[in-house]
Amino acid sequence: MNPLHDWNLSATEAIALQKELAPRVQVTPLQQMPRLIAGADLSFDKESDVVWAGIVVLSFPDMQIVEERGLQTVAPFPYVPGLLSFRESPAVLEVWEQLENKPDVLVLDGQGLAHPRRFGLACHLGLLLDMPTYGSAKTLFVGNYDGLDEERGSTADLIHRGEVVGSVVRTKNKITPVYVSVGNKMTLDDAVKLTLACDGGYRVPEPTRRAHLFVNRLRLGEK
DNA sequence: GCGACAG
DNA sequence: ATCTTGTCGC
Repeated sequence: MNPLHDWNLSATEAIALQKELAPRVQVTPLQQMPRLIAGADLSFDKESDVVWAGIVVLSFPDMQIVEERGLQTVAPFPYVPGLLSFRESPAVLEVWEQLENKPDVLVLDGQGLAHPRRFGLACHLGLLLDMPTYGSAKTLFVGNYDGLDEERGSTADLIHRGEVVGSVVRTKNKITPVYVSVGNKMTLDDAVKLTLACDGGYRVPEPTRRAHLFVNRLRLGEK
């Protein structure tokens, strides 16, 4: 009913909006451990802007599926590095509205503060939904790190332009780490702890892993 | 100017 | 992201 902004923007306007909204991100301690945590993701059509968006809500820390909701829609923005949220957020918000069990924390497949303008997908959705969010990306976008041990649970600060923008987290022994950063309303420590707590035995944390499987299932079945 | 570049 | 089977290794 009261959107923070509309979505029909040019790339230039989108960048200006990120700079304008970035200061509103809240890096404050998570008030309570979540009872429900959700993962959101999108699956794309090979040759069009048709996308399948989905959110999977899980109980915490049990990691049992409580609800799966998804839909097919059209992405209003192309993929441009640094502007991913303008392509994915609208679809995620559509699904969010249909959710019967609103989670306490939302996990996104992408960056939060580990972004060139400190405003990745997790920050954008965290502000729009005004709730705790964080991003767990599969590949590095900005920043550098060193000294990450091989054992599950090991972490290393992700540093970009002199700032700690995230944490590189080893979720499985000797397996490529994931890049975790705050989206909104939590600290980096909270994000790292949640990432390790959402363990399903895979590299990717359970919420986004389930969401990924779900939307892929939707696309392959409905197409 | 050149190279890099979440999903 | 998507296109795609088997295969090496724990």
